[in-house]
Amino acid sequence: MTAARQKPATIRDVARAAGVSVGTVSRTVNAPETVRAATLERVRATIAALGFRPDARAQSMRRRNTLTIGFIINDISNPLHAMLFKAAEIDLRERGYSLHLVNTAGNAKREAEAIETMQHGRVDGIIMTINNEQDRRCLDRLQSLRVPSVLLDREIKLDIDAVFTDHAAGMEQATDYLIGLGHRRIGIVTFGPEILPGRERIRGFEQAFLRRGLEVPHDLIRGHGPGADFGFRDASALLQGPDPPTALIAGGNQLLVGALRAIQQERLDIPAQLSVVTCDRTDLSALYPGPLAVIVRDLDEMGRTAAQLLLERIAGGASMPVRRIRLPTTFVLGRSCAPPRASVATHAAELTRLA
Amino acid sequence: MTAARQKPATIRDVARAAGVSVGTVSRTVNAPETVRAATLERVRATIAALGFRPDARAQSMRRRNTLTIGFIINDISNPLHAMLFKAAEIDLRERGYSLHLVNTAGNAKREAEAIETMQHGRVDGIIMTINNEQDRRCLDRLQSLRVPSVLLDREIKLDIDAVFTDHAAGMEQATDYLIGLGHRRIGIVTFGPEILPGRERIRGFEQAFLRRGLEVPHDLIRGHGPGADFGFRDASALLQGPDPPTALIAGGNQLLVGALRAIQQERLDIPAQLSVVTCDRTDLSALYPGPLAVIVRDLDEMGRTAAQLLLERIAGGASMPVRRIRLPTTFVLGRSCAPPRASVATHAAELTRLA
DNA sequence: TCGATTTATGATAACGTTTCCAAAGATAGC
DNA sequence: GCTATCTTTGGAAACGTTATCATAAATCGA
Repeated sequence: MTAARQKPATIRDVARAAGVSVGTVSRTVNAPETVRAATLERVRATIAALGFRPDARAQSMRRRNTLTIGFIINDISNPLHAMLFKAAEIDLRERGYSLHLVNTAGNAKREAEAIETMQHGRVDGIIMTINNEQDRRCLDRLQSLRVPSVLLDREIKLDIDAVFTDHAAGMEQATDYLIGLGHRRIGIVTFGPEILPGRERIRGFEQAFLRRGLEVPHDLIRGHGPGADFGFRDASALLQGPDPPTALIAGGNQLLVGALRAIQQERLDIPAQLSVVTCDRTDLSALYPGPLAVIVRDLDEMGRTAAQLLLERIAGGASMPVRRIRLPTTFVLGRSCAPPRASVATHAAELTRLA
Repeated sequence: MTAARQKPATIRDVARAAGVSVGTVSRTVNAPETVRAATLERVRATIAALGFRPDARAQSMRRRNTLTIGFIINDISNPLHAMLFKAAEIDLRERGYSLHLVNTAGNAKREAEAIETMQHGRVDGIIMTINNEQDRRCLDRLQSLRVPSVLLDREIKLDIDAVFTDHAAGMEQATDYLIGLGHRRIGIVTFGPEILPGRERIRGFEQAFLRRGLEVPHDLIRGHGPGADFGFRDASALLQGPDPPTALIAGGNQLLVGALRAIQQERLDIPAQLSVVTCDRTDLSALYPGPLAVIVRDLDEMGRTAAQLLLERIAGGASMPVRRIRLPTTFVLGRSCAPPRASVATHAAELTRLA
């Protein structure tokens, strides 16, 4: 850093030094089989000597691509989101792409800006999770999208490829399991209905009750944004309510953090006093206070699928039909679920009454 | 996606449609004060009508910059790393930059490749955490760096700006606290000595003993890479040893995950049977089994500082002196530390013997 | 060895901007 | 109304590549 950085050699410098035309240098790099062996060697030597590497800007300009993919995400410090990024990156790098990452913090303005900036010669495609599906700015940008794109876990009434999780089915399975254990007062804290995972999880939750002909405990459904604070507030409210739940589902890994804080505060023992189910594996769900029951999705596959869809779209062009891929979940039992005490009590009471 | 995307309007299209020269359109966008009001209005209307936006590639090529910063990191799904990214991104975006993210997984080849690819017209600067300081490929690339760069938490014998944490001081403080509680058998699992945080943490750990004139428990120091598995293996080994530690320091947040798994397996109660100190706040350290004592660093400040250094370097050029900024840590007491049982027992035994 | 073919190379025009310079237009002073 | 000055514009040359096309060189068959 003390020495002044000399400016990089251009293709013209190489051509001059090797005594060939720029075209030959270009071919040496991009189509060596069309260059005579002797020339090839000489030019390659010169390239090495001058430390020449083609300028990416000039290349993209001429080739009309950028070898860059935009990745727009809500919160990269959420390890689940990061997993998606990593999975997509591996596949995309293999094909020569680098990734541009924008962290929007769920902010509609930033989302709109990110889409906007990426439009004009910055990326060849976009993988994104848009949190403000109904925000005009975002929608407008999406509508006039000039770049192949894939939506992650979002469903927008526009012709955009998407890959998402079958949150509803996963949630229904978990809820049904709790019902099977005897729980009726089951609470859920999850995202708001304005984003797909929130909507779907609540739908799956309700479905489980309906299919069994039971009444849905509407008073125990809380759907406000992601974030640990929502989790804490909503879980606290539920646990302190007049008729508190005997089981709690945290539909979101940050919500789990808040929910566990609330459970800790109420000094409830898992699973003796409260059964807990969570979505997505995290360090916390694996360890506290022992593995929790969890609705697992394969984020690696999701990231890879998104990359795949995008690559196909880039290759196939706009005329290809829109694809929407739905990935399944698995329910993994931990040590956080048990039959409800209350139900045992009630059951005993009923028996007594009958006797 | 059903309709074919029409190709974007160029500055020439706008010029033709507005009946002016391309120069005037360019000035309308970049230096409106030099354009007559009437012309300005007409050109702006045309720009809006055609949906023109300058092509980023052509701009960068002409302006000789990219408004892009490269961010090379070990593991973006580590929330601490992600925090650095987010902090840096906020400051950089304000100045018009977007970020290119490469996740290297600590792989030397990928690190070298990432640095290499970013060299030629892809980014205006790089913020990076290089894990293979001594790998020739990486060093070579770093040595011939053509782009302003800042190292995060790494110290390389090259003239590169850097910002790092005073890991040694933080660790010394925490270790000293445990010693003060009466612990002598203190174990530590952290990174290897080949990366700065590993070296420094071990140094601080030893320092704490030395300053008190105590012998360093060398047999309880474990420094192998990051990653939960190392944490589990090393912590297990320590806890199952012939003379196990009464306190354990996890020097790395992923190491903590593994260490806690080991502690859970040994059925040790925190802090009754084992005191625990960890580095960096995470969801896990905050909740399990109650807040853990933690050596905290301000990652937000670190990310911001890196961005600041980089911006100054980009503006100031290579002739500016190299800066190395060291940030302090804070030790936050949780509920995971207590005097050692053994020491009480030993103490009692000694008293008995004396009597 | 000579034309017919194939292969390798050079010259040049893009790609879409910005920026310089000169020319044209507007404005002001008298 | 005319020159001198200041603004506003147009034209054209970069920026560093790739790709097309024509030409030059090498190869081949007879």
